[in-house]
Amino acid sequence: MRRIAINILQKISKARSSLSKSELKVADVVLADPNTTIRSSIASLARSAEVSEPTVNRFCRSLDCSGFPDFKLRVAQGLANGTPYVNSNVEPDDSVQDYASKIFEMTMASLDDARSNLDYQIIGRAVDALAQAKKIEFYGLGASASVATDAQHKFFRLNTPVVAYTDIMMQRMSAAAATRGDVVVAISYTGRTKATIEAARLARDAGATVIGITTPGSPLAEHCSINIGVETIEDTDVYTPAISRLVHLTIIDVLATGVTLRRGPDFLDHLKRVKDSIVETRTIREPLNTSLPN
Amino acid sequence: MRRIAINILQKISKARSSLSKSELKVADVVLADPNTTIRSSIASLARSAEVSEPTVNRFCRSLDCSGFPDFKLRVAQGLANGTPYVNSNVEPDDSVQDYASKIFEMTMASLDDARSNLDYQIIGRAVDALAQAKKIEFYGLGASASVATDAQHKFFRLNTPVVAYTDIMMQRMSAAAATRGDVVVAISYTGRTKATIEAARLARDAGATVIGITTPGSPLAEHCSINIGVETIEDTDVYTPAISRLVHLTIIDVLATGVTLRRGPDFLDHLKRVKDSIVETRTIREPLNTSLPN
DNA sequence: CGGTCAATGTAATATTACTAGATTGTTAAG
DNA sequence: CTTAACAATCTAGTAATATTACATTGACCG
Repeated sequence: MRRIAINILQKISKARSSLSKSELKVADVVLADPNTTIRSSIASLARSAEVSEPTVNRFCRSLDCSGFPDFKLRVAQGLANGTPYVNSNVEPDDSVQDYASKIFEMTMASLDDARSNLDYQIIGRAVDALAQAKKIEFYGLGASASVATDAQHKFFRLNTPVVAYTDIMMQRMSAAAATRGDVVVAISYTGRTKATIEAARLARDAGATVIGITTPGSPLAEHCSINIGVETIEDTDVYTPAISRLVHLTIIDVLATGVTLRRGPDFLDHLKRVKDSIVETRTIREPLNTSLPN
Repeated sequence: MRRIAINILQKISKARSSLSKSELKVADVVLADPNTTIRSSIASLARSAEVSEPTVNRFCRSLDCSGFPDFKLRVAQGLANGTPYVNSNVEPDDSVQDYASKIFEMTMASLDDARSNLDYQIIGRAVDALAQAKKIEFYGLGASASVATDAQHKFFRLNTPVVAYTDIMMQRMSAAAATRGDVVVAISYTGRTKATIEAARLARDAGATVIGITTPGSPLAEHCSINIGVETIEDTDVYTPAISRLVHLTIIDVLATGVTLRRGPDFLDHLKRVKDSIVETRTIREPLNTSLPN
């Protein structure tokens, strides 16, 4: 289990107790409006906090910054994702705005974290396998069931037989019947769901290539030919939702895109036809594949 | 249709053609190593680019920055999300690393965009309705089917009867049979899928509260009692996957969290029981609800 | 060939951040 | 209640950095 990188604003609020009276004034001004802070000079920040300039400077140093400009830079980076939520856990008395922002922020942080820890070589191998598959199957249970369903929907366009199984029996039956050239993608948050592990083992024994999207080092990961590891970020508290499935979905997007690219430019015609086929289900006929927005 | 905020580094590379010879030198130095740029003074950047300081300053101004410090700030923000992908569309000859990073980045950008455009008051009303519902139903077709399924899974823990319907017939039948106090959540990317609109209308006529998660101003939005608007970011190119479903899922997380908070602290016991119930399906028994990681 | 304008550089100035030393406030011993 | 000792904070001066105004260069066109 890993922690995601902490934001300087979180650091400030954690450090609050160890700050002196004047430094606290600075901290509060910064936390109250970081967006203004990053555009002010040390002089104007000192004025807002009603302290002297050197105090502001000392405050920055106490946060391991080399000085005020460095501090501004770090705040700016912490702010990049938009509003700064200092305490990112959802608290019982949060307002709608509070918890909504926190959830969005945690989701973005998880994606960022996953992105920087992905093994692209493994992704490449997974794409290779999927691109050559005779048949693709996605297995997922519980929260991962909807990920599997979504994957089916995405891969459907790729002109390879694809199906998602979200119940144990179908997974086992299909896994046992797999043959060389088939690819099974087993999706699990923990990697410890017995049924999924068992299905992966069966599929592999039957000769299929098994791609895992799960926690590295987990039992499921060990039964896969290729495992796309996604470190689980801890369930820090009761209210914060499990976010890993969004990371899984994004990985599905990456895989589907990878396979599409392998298909080459001629394949775009096929994609266009699939897309056009649903136009009839809409209320107002939309322009067919105009690439320019209006 | 809106565009998501553009990264300054993308802006630089787009502006390259309209830059003068010396400004181009600056642009190249910045793009080559933005991480160094944000920590340098205007003097050292000028030296690296072999131009004079005012040229650097003019370069910054031509990018709508108020000056060099402002420019550094923006680069820092653009960099905060990780690797600076100058062109965020997936291109046919992208490497795995390239398209994977781009997809993650676009996903994060969409979430950020959605977050800053959410109407929290409407979210609050939706949470109110859901918290008081006698029964909750999620409707989704196509790509939104898996969102509906996921929502069912999340709301299941909340002790209110909940179900997801992902086929037209069941949606219609259930919608027609709805009564006052029931809440129907209709999920659609475009808001123009006839079947979903029709189901929403039926449910509303039958007295249910209909919450939409769809494009504002769309036909579906108009048939909803409450619509949580999610602006669609255009499908900029063929290879880039449709990302809106991730935004929808995150909104589901927000709604579920909101309802949980309404239930109050006593409800946590219930959540614990639901969570513990799945322990038996795992290979290795995990510690029951230890909140401290090891 | 000379005038005009855009691009760039030089040098002076303004702004901003940092440092050293002075001052104030706070604590605890006498 | 006083005062030594120390920490916290400020004042004022200095260094670093960015910006401006103006000068120079070079390219283009009559």
